[in-house]
Amino acid sequence: MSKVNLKDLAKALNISVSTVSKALRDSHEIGEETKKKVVAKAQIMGYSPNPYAGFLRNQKSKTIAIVLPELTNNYFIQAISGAEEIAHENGYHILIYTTNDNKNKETSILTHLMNGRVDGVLMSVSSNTSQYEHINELIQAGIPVVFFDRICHEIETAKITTNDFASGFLATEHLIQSGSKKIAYLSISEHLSIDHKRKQGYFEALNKHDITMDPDLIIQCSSDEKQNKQKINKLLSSINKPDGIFASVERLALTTYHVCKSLKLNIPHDIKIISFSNLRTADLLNPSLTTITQPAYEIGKEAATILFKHLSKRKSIIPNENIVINSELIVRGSTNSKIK
Amino acid sequence: MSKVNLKDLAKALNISVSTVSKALRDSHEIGEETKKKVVAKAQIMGYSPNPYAGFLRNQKSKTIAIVLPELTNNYFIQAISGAEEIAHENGYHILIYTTNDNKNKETSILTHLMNGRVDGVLMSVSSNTSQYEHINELIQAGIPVVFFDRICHEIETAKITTNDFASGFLATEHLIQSGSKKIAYLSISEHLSIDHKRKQGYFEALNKHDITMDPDLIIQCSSDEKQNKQKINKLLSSINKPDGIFASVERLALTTYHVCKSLKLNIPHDIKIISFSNLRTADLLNPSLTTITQPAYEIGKEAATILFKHLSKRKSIIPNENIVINSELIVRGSTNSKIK
DNA sequence: TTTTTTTACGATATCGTTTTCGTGTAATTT
DNA sequence: AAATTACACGAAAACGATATCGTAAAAAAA
Repeated sequence: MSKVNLKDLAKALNISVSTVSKALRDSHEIGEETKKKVVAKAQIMGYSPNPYAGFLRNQKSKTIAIVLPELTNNYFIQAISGAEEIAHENGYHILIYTTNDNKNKETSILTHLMNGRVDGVLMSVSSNTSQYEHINELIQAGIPVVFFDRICHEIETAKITTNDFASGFLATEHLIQSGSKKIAYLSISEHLSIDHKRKQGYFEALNKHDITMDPDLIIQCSSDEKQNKQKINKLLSSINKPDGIFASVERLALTTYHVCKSLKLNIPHDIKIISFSNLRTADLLNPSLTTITQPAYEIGKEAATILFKHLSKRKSIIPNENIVINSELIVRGSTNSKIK
Repeated sequence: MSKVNLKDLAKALNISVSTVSKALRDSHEIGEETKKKVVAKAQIMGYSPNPYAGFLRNQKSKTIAIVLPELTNNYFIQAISGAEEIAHENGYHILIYTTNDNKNKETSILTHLMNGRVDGVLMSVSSNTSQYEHINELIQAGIPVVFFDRICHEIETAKITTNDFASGFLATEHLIQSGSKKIAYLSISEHLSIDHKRKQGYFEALNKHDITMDPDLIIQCSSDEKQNKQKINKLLSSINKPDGIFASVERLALTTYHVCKSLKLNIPHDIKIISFSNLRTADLLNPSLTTITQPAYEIGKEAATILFKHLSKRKSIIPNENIVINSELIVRGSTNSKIK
């Protein structure tokens, strides 16, 4: 039932392997009747080409890798879904790798990808990555990389992000207009461009509204949720606690919710919260969470589209390009007491 | 920088390709000094074996596929994460495919996998799949399949599930003990074994507590969320509306929350809700959601472990085996008014 | 010394395709 | 009729790594 190859087909038809191959690829140098015969026989015998033989021959695997810090993240999952749709349309396959936000694992993964296993890579860098030699090596090995979300400015290629600065500004201004005077910023990583931009937007909004920036209100979080919880708990337990929180990522907003619950702080009365988030249940939370929601699905689609466009051109170098797809502010109960 | 192969290495070292190959694989028939030289040179020249050449030769790709109905599903994502961890440990790579709960797409994907692109498959069948010829063909083509969650009894292989019947029973009994008299069951698909078992558990609990089963309270839902919403809305708008809801999957519980919100039904006062769910924010919902939570991560790990165990034995046939990892009932506010 | 065994390596077929290059026959042109 | 062109197909060389042989030289056994 299995493993019928070109040779078997050729033998069954009493013609040569090359003719069979060409017939199946609809080559002009094969007669019409022969093609019909071959295709029919292939159908009957259940022929399916061995992909690896073709990859070896063509040096193209019709496979890309998506490299991400983690999977249990709504944003990334939606982005993968978007990329998967485009990949399927273009006949590409997707390999998934997670770095666990660990630079060593990231480096190890990229090293394994250098040998031609994939034609290209879609990636979001890990948050503790500040040197990019491993990514450059991959690109120099001829594997194009497209960044999305957690991009890497230092590398010349296509990068898909949302309008992080403007969204950070908007989020902060929304808190201010909702009555917050002391606004804390929960940073996910000082190495990440998106974090930096969101924070710059936060600074700019404070500036516009003549609020002095207080360094104690910039909380450096990490991928260690226990530590984050302690830091946020300390922040919200202090006498000078903020009355507004801008979480740079969803995870930190949820931790803040938990801390508020345990400290019996009322959201939004005691403290207002806004967060970058793609949580499907944002409107079902208690209270519902005001979010800056990224078009994650579209971002994934766009990243994949750009990659495939260049792959089809056999251009292994993707020119630098910054593509921005805007996020949306969705006001809900965590910043507005009139909304449940 | 790129594409240095065995031939290049051999030329640089003035020895034969086969010696280089054996030296790198630490064969006993190569002298120690030669090995050192080869390994050193390989390091310097940045040699990395072309994976596809090896795959072609060995007919093993060190790659598996995970085939799922959808990605935007907390259970599946956790299962993938678990499988990914095990895959990484064993040096396997993971291809991801989604069927969109569509049998045609599922068949198409499996057909593409028959040609040896992967060594094995981990899958959860789509909910409208009632014939399994496409899966059998895959297995007969020598590609072992391990099911998890949405399994397929008709096929002889390993299957990882949770204790669906007992959990369905427990969930229903919990609703009864919380005071519900009229309990509706939201079914995700009549074709799925897990749904059937959960429903049987529901029946059994009703039976034990002498509650007559009412067919109008069994709501057949699908992957069409709009229709589901209408059905649930109709159910909860009727005069004879239930005072308890058992959702077989998370998605249906969330839809019920939305409907309750729009109908201004108070949970848990007017109606209690319990659901199979792996939602990270279950305890932050309004009210927090009582769940039957599956050990999804462990289920993914177990499924991958079993698959790799058989792959390493070069046994393409996996004997029938039912592995059950128990779920946990986590009581929260949607069935208990004392919990927020 | 002769024979056997071990050691360390090289030549080569193979995995299943694709593709370049021939080549014989038929069709067309001169 | 001779020369050219088109057509339809086959032979064979890649792609890169692996594994089965075979074989020199060295070591051990006779």
